[in-house]
Amino acid sequence: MVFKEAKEKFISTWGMLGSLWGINKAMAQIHATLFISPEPMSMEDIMEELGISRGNTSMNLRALMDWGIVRKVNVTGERKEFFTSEKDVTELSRQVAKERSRREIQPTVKILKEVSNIKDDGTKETQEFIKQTKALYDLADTADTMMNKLVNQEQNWMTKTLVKFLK
Amino acid sequence: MVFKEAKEKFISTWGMLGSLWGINKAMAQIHATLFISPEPMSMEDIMEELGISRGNTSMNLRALMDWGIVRKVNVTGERKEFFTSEKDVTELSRQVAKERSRREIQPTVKILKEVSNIKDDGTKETQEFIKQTKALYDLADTADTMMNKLVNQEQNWMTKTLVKFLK
DNA sequence: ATAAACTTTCAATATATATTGAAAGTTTAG
DNA sequence: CTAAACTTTCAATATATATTGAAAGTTTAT
Repeated sequence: MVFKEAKEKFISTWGMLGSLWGINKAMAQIHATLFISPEPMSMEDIMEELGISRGNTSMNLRALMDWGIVRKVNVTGERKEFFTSEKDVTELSRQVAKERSRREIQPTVKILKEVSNIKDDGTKETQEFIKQTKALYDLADTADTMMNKLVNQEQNWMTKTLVKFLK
Repeated sequence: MVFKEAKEKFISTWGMLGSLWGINKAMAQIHATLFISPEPMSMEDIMEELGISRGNTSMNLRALMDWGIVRKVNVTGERKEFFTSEKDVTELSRQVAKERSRREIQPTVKILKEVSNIKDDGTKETQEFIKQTKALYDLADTADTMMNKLVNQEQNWMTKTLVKFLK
């Protein structure tokens, strides 16, 4: 496999993967393109590279900036805007984990807490509902807390927790 | 909030969440319904509860069984099939993690490995491509390995790893 | 101030995905 | 064997989501 082929395969794979994770195809492909580009790219560059419209590019670049994984850079002597992506995979995964927690997990946890707090009227339906939604709440809340500790660069948290656990 | 209201909220939230995770709405809602039902349910029961068609119910029940989180049960004296979901949240999350690894992460890891192995022709585009896709490969592969260890009930793995790490 | 260079917005449209429902298929009871 | 009870399949259709492109908006240079 040669560069051009590998690049196309990478970009299209990343695009497919994105849609499995609530990120649309164009957004994921723009990210992939910037991620492997040694230089910042303009909107024109990206449109041309991926064969997508100006509007689409504009909207998805903004979404990527909202996710905190793409930013504008100034290129001296150029009027147009250039874009570059977070290049460090550790930082990238931190950012993605942080945003997913904020956008999806936390709102879910909140609703699970809310619905699991209904009054027990003694029927088996209500009792099962409370039991099961409480269990989900505990799971989601624990998972979210752990993820956030890891994400917030508290590199020692896991070590500390384990020392405590092993004592 | 009362039972009926809480139940609707839970089912619709679970449905929305599902679509963010590559599971369609009906599939997630059927799962939610079974997850909180104290008794196994028939296809009729589910169709009625969620107001969806027979075909939709049939296809999504099969998908849930493929995911290993719903199974058929026999109810004595009944001809039709009844369904029940995995009730234990730990087992549920194990199963989901296992399937996501198999369906999404492993195929991605394979492609990352493949594309990052192209020959270095010395251009800066190729060099950046190799560097970045290799970094993603390492990240994805490590994450997948860790997840699978946790998932395979190797409860001691983390402890062992950490003891080694702390020595 | 204004015109060129560039970016954003959003209604229209295209594309992808989910759902229906009726026909075909399967299983079971008698 | 066969008819009733039940389940699955899949072409047609509906719904949701993404994309376009041109008009409106913004910024910059002079």
